[in-house]
Amino acid sequence: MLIIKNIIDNRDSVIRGLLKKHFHNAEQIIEQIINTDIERRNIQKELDTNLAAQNKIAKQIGALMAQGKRDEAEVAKAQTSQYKEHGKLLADKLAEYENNLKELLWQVPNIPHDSVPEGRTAEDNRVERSGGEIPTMTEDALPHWDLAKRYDLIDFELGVKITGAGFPVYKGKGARLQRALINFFLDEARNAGYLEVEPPYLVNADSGYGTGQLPDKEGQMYHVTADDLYLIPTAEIPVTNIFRDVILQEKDLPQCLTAYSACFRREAGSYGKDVRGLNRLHQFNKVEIVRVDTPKHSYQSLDEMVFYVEKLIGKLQLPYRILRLCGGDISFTSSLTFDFEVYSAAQKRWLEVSSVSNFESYQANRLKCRYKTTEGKIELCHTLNGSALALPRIIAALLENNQTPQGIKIPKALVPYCGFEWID
RNA sequence: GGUGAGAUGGGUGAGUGGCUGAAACCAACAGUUUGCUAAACUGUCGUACGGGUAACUGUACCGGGGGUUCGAAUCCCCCUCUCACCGCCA
Repeated sequence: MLIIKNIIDNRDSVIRGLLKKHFHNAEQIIEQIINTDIERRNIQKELDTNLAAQNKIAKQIGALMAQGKRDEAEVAKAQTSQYKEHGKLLADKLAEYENNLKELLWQVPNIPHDSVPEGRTAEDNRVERSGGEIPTMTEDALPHWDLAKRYDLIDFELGVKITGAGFPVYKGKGARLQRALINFFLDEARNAGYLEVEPPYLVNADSGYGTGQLPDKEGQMYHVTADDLYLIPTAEIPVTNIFRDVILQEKDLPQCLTAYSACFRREAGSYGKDVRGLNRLHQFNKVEIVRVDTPKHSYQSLDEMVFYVEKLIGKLQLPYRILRLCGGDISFTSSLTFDFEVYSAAQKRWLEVSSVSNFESYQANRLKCRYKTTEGKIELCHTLNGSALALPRIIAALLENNQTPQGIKIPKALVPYCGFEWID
């Protein structure tokens, strides 16, 4: 969430930022937050004074008792009841205002970075740059779901029997390709300086709030009600929450982590060609990269992550483009996001395979992820993450773009990981 | 799942009602000494929210929540977690 002090100090630019994100009633809710905070401070002042008085009397009683002046102590005791009653009232009121403030702050999304383009929908995202070559396909080029069937790589119907739609079963070279990609991505990340971690796939509510999936996207996560845990929709949650309630040293930043995980998404409300084949699944594999950095350095970190993902896609020889998301399309918690799309030649459409974001201090403020500067001051960190990469759409594009009459050609970089050059 | 023991600052760990926001030690940081390293010595060393230009100062926090009391790390209740043993088990 936003830092209350920043809202007060930069009221107008905050409102402008929220409007760019198409957040309704921006001015109204910011007013409400500022007023609630003023009230909160007044109540706290009054309560602190009240408690200080109580503490003083309690100390006097202790001293009197020690001197054996019981009668005087009794007189002092009688004084306290008025303070206590009023104090209780104030404490309740303070808790109420703090709660109100917290709930208001939770509703407010992150402020977009200045470089985020104006716009409402995905149409308004700006293409930063693109790379790779879009292959020319023959008319009979098959979409990946047909290729998966022809070469017996993925069984969608079997997944339906075992679980339901969106839970495919990978088989043979399909399964091996998947495992190869995971290892390839993890090795690449490690070579780029990311520490590999293997996180839990279920997280508690605190973690969900920490990174902002709760309460905003509650309906998108599978909730294990018996134990009140959530299946992770991305490794971002467990990995970023490593830094919840942590104070790092400035010299230890940036922290760079990578993790493979299965990801689970309910995807309620999706339908049509978007969900065909591997395009949108309830369970899929992803390798994530996460960074925690200083505010001063976080945008350089973001650039490094974008550059890293770009190189990674390049090694797979897939045509791609990088989008700078517009105000209306950027996520609730993000300040600046670059989406990566690869071109899937038989479907003739761009598929999102990565999203790289700087959350600035928005997550860190919820997480209480801070660092001690070399001068000894404590500041909020900036958190960043990106997919590197999400597997299913990569597989879709690999299958479609590399199909030949002889079979599907595996890109060079992957051959050592797969152990085969062709799917035929 | 059962039984028992625990949960205190970066770490170890003292503390059973007022002198404890918290001993001591270790680590860390700064300094003195030193040809260098080491050692020794001195000092600093939790977080949050308030007030104050500042020096400074108020309040809260000893796993979480509630209670008793003028006063709680300390007593009571509930919860969570950790450890040990048993049971079950990849």
